[in-house]
Amino acid sequence: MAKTCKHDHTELLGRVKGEMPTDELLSDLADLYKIFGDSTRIKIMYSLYEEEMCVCAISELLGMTQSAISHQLKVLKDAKLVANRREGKTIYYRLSDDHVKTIIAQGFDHLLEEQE
Amino acid sequence: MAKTCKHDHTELLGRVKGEMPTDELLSDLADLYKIFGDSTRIKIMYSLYEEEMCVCAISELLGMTQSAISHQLKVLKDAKLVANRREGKTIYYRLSDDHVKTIIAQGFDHLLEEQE
DNA sequence: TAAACATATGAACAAACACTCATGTGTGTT
DNA sequence: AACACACATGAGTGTTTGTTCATATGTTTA
Repeated sequence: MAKTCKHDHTELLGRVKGEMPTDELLSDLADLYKIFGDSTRIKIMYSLYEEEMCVCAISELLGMTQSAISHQLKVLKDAKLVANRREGKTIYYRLSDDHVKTIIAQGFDHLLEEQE
Repeated sequence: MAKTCKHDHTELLGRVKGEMPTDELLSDLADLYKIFGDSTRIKIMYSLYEEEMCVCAISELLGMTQSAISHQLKVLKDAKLVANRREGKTIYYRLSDDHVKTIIAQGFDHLLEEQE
């Protein structure tokens, strides 16, 4: 995109560009947060905060179809935010990482502090 | 949604429900992360990480139209993630909160740790 | 006051996305 | 082997969303 104003930003842009991570890393970051940016997925992750659960338990807890939950679990698993194990016919999901908890907690901090 | 399986989850669901925040709070959390879930907005926030910038500087830095940047700045401002001040014809934006930095940093931690 | 400049904003459009429905896969039971 | 159960998955659909284009708003300068 060409310049859209008459300002001279060369100095500023040089400085800021030096500090910026690559486009790819910033896109990966956006993709990560995109996954947290859906209430169904947030609820699923929060459900697994303390203990593992099977798919039907999650769908019963959230009042949503098993299919909808499975689709979202796939998204979460592809992003390696949850992991699962099979026990007979049942598949149990769990958070794959303590980072997930940290990220959720961080978001809550921001929300709660804002309310004052 | 009715039960979709034959398991008895009453005990588990009772426990987990007790720990879950309200739907509204979880939706707010998702909405917050949704804003971080776009690479343009992430880049804007990262641009403002160290110092304030005017709209045209951001659009030049990111190689995007002024209009696109302005639209995203509005989203960020509505969410109170950035603030601005006017100086003549120019409007300077800045991060409104150190939480933004913390959240971005947290995400990077997760990404970088994952790569090993 | 008219023109130039920096930014904001509404409408339109294409792409991304979350859910539903139907069906497929893998496991245990009879 | 046939069936039931728990879950996964592909296609289809309505909604959300990010960008563009045209234009409006607010500020400075001539």
